[in-house]
Amino acid sequence: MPPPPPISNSIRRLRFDHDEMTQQQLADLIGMTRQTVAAIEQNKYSPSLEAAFRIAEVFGVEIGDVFQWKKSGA
Amino acid sequence: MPPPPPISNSIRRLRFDHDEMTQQQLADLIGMTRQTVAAIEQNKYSPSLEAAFRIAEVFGVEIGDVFQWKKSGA
DNA sequence: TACGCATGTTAGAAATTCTTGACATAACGT
DNA sequence: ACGTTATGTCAAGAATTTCTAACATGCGTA
Repeated sequence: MPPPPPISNSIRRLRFDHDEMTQQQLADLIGMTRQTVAAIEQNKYSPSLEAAFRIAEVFGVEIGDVFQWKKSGA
Repeated sequence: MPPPPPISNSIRRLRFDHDEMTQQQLADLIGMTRQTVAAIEQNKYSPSLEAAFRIAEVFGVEIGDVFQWKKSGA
């Protein structure tokens, strides 16, 4: 199991705000599997940049509105 | 060799605009190797979301200002 | 109860990103 | 000519993301 990435996300809320879109529906829209959407949503790992672009597009927002990055250093 | 990703970037220009920062300097700032920076800059592959966040932060811009995504569909 | 649906979770394999280490070229200054 | 710096490139492998294929829970409802 890899350590959780230092990136959190707002996918669950965004799905909810978009007519309670299911993980499956989101997965279909971005060409991913339901399991991968679930894993990303729960921060098991962070998506590829391409996947991040597609997700942001589905919700009509910027990548920064979907994913929040906690910068580590000082 | 994987197919080139549908994402282009402005890293070269951003480096130039930031006092002609070298690939090595950028690599050091984001904790990557020079070869990886070169490969990303030339669109050999697109970076991870985490790497994209770090690169954007170095230049003080949004991810969308560094990477441009050509959406495929209709 | 039984069914369907949304979600969580796992294991293994496949695909992609990233590193290390090396060698090559061009440009520059001495 | 020589050394240094910046960049391009390659191969092999490590690390990470994604897929497939299951099985499990809880919820709503007929």
